Amino acid sequence: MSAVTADAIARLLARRGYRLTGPRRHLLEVMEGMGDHFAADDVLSAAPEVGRATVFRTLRLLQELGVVCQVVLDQGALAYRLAPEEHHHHLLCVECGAVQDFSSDALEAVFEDVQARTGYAVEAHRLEVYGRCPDCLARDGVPRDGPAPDGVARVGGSRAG
Amino acid sequence: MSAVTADAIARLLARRGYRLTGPRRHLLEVMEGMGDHFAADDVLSAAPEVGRATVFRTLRLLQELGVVCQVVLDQGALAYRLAPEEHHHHLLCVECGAVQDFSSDALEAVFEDVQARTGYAVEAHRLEVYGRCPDCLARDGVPRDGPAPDGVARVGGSRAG
DNA sequence: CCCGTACTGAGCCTGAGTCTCGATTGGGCT
DNA sequence: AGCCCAATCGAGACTCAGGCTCAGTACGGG
Repeated sequence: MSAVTADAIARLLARRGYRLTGPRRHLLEVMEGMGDHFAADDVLSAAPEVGRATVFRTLRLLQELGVVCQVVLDQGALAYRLAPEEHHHHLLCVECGAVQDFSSDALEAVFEDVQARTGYAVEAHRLEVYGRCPDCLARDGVPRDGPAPDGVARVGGSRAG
Repeated sequence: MSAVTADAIARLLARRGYRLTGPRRHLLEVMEGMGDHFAADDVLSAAPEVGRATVFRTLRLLQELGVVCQVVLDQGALAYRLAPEEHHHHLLCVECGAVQDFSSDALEAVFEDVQARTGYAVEAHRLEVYGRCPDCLARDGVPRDGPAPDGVARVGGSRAG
């Protein structure tokens, strides 16, 4: 699951004057042992010997380094995920909660268009796609209109995105 | 700013068996009087005569109806915004915090691609784009490497999205 | 071996949002 | 015009995520 070895992370930290300490190493192991995404709370309870503040601090640090990334769940809650090296987006199954990555070159065109039309200098973005994974589709016998996440744009349609 | 009139909202509510009550009407006015986006807390303090629970309940209800939508700020915090009728995405200025909407047809192609490659049935999505608005760019004299939001993909690059 | 800096954990604090429950009200029906 | 009940309201306690402080610990270079 880990896209970055402990060694690489140690170097990443060192380059910025940080240290790869015991607690940090332990937290990384815990995160690798968790599923495709996890809440801060999951880490907290999976590593009770590490202090609360340390967990949050480490999570934030790893985020800065790009080792973990945030995932916006369908209801707007935040979760984390070990990040692959490359730039990517998230594809979430609204039924079983699975998360997987994907990337897309077509997105660049969208940003260029936006930039041209609005005059904004685009610097970053966040794209989360919600749907049903093949497994859930198979299990359910392909439903045509399941409950869609709230506050999130439906594909065909309406508002908000 | 409001894309939907009070009357239309009343009909929207009625159609689902809800009522357009005094507090709801008041909250809508307050929201229209606020900027391009607002936190739940802003509404709370701008409408002290309305109860806490009612504010949150109303916000949730309006979200269901599509009258307001969620905006994911660069750090992952949630804000709200009166939503235009059509499907849209958000463009946020990381400097002044301005939010504006945009839409893009090119995105559909991205979803089709994802669907074909992963087998997911895409149902919804969420796209937030972060950058600097023309005003801030002009004021700053076009800086080349400002602070970028955390935990969010940079355009050129690295990870997380 | 010493020292400074990075780091840690305990505990307290805040902010966001939820839940409960008795009181209130809107509005269709008569 | 008045009734009646479901929808709604507001106060306040509660939960949960996450941040902050601060005194103590642990590296790593000199």
